[in-house]
Amino acid sequence: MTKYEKEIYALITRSDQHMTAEQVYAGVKETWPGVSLATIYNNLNRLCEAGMIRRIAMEGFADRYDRTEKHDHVVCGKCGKLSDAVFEDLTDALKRQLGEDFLSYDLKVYYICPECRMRRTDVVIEKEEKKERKNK
Amino acid sequence: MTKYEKEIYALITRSDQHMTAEQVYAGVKETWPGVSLATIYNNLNRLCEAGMIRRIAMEGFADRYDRTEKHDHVVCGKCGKLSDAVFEDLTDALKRQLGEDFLSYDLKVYYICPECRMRRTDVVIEKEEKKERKNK
DNA sequence: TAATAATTTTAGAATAATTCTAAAACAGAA
DNA sequence: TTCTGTTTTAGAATTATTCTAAAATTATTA
Repeated sequence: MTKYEKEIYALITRSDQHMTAEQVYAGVKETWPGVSLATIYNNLNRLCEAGMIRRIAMEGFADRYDRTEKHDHVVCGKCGKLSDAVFEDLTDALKRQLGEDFLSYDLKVYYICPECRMRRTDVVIEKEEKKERKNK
Repeated sequence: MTKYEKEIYALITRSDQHMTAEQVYAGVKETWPGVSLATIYNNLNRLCEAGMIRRIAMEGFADRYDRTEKHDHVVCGKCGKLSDAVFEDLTDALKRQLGEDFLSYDLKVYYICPECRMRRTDVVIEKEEKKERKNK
């Protein structure tokens, strides 16, 4: 394991955020200010291929990198925020239904996060106000 | 519903492929050769927002668009090929575990597709041969 | 129907994320 | 050492997608 692999792996597994390549870049720069962004991508790709970390693709956002330890995610359909969640393990059920072994599975539950749920009313009100203003 | 919305919606729901924006573009051009790619994106976005179609983000590939009718996916971890699959519905179980309602969920099972499973041996052999050649 | 407003389309520029390239630096083995 | 393979680097290139502002189209109102 190279020094960058070690550092990046540590960063990603330590933090329970889901870091983008840019965030990893920022993190690594604190220790090695001269590191290049291409190196970050190289290492992220190598770690993914080695199965040490896991890439999460999200519609409309840059890819995120996550520890591989089994867990699921909830995603806000409004703001896109991604959070960890642990649901019942589906491995056996899926294996049975698929009729064969598989590598892994990815379960995302889309919901409206608490913050957006709060904000929601405001947004509606704002829209109404806009309409009213126009109708005058 | 505008003519493009109608056409794009039909294209996506009719085909059981998971089309990229480019593929949709190619499809729409058969009927309206003059259509612009920006229009494809505008319409895809509008259809997604309206909940008529569903966007699938895949690591390393352009977004794909799919019908919303409930179904799951299996994804080849080697070649990335995405196919439909229907697993037992998780709505109730997830609702119970989450303790609240949610919008939808997305379940992807990663495996090695039959084609790649076949190819796999070849690849290994190729690699071995390469090594041998080098060692001479 | 004419006038106005709102929505959609368009071409191309702009942006963002990621990969590619080819040279230089580095690490390990013989 | 020397050789070989791997990693890093900077910047160019690529890809997917969004943005922009004007033109075209569609819907609404008077």
